[in-house]
Amino acid sequence: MANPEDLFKQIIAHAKEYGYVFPSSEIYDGLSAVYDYAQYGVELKNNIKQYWWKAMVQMHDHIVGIDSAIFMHPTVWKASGHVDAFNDPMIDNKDSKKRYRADILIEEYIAKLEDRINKEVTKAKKRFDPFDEKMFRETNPNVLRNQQKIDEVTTRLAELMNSSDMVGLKQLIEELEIVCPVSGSRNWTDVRQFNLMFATQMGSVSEGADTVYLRPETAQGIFVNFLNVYKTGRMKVPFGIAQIGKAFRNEIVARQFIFRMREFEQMEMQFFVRPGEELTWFEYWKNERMKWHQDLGIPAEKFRFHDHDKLAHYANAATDIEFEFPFGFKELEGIHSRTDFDLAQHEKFSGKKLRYFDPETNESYVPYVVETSIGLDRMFLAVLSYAYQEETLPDGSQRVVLSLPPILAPIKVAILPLVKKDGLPEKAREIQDLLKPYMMCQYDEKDAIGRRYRRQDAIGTPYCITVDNQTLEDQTVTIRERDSMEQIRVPIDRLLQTIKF
RNA sequence: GCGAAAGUAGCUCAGUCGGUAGAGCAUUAGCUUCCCAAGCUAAGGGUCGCGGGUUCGAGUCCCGUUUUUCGCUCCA
Repeated sequence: MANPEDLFKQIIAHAKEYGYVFPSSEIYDGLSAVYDYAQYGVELKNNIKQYWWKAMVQMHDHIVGIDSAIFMHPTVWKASGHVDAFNDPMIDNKDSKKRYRADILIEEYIAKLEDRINKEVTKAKKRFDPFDEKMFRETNPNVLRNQQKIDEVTTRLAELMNSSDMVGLKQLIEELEIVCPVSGSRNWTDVRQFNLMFATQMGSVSEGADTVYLRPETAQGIFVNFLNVYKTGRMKVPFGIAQIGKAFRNEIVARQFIFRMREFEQMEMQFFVRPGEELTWFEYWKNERMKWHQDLGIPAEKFRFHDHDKLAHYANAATDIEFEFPFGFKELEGIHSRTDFDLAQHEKFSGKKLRYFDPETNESYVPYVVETSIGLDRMFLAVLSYAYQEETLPDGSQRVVLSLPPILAPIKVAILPLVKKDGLPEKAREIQDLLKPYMMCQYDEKDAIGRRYRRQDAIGTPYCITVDNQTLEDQTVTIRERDSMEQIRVPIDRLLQTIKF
């Protein structure tokens, strides 16, 4: 078997060759880390969405869906913390090629000065007895000098960060003669700000036009609609709001095919619960979501939980469902207990009460939120890379087969006349017309039957219906199953009951 | 963003010393074929990633650039 790196390349090549994923704007040399879903890719993607939507919305009485706009009021992103959190000033050392956050380099410098003071104090402790530490700190010239420096640098850093003064940060780093911890050199690039949100202008006149952002996550569209959905949907806590939609992040490095793209699609559900019950629901959704993945028939050992040790400022529990991609276990879905952070922030910034009146407890409160958030493109890649198989058959011949879960397969059934004569094509077309309203069908009469089977294997079609001479006599056809390559003969009028996906 | 490698037909690749591009598969049309690709015939498809330079002449040498993969970095 090929090594993982080659396997991944083959999957990417297969995705392009068989019409699943194309590089964007390919005739213009492509656009970095942007991809288009092709004729089969879009079917697979839509099927994943449907499978998710059905599991989350249709199968849960207390979950409803929405589809909020990509553009949102700019204040949404101040409330959510994205405007601040996505504005890290970065600086590169030209010798070591290492990248650092400029503010952290300066903070580390401050920490060194503090170390120096502490050493001074420790030394003095040994020398004097009795030792008045407060007095020592207030009078020792070395300590005073360092403390003064700390205060000065801290103040300047705060000012520079507040005014987003990138030139000033660079100056400060040069002034303090901060060296790269790796190369030891002071050969720095300019400080640059990487805003992970894409910005654009709204309004026809640029004068006074507001900057709007392409949303970096879909969740906020749910939070700002919390009140509307709760009121108009007559929802009772606990309840959830689900959404599928595009999000955009201007990643510094976007790579690994469709795993990390600047434009991507999320399937999210925010579940609103009574405060204090969030961790119970967190466990519930962990299990539900893992079950959803495994219900597709993908083996359990391809998945694992990865609990976060370091929690984001808004979360009190968080875990990832990781999938074993060809390049290793990576995050596929996140389940976060987000507390009341988001709704509380939106209360603060909007001035509107985002509260739920609980008739059982006679209380009004800001609900806590448990989020499940899965990357649609990652799910696509997970399914595709799991399904891709190179097989050597008993007769020694090779085939490439996409063992997609039938429910997700782009084409459910191919209808093939065994030969292109004797009225078989006409009969096959009849069958196609019969099945077309119920599933994606494909008709193929070109080349030998074996080759047509292989073609369908390569795009992952689970069933091939073959029309032969016997069909004309007794109205039966054969159904050939993709993975086992086994055939059964069934009457045409029982096809719809027999083909299950 | 830095470093490394690569980019020739839809795919996999060849292309000698610098002399105006080739194979197999795939595609399309036809023939043959009653069940697991690679029988027959024919056709279509390439400004050799893009731009510049050297040269009488560049797929080939030089410079820049772009895309992809890998490593570093980043990932609320």
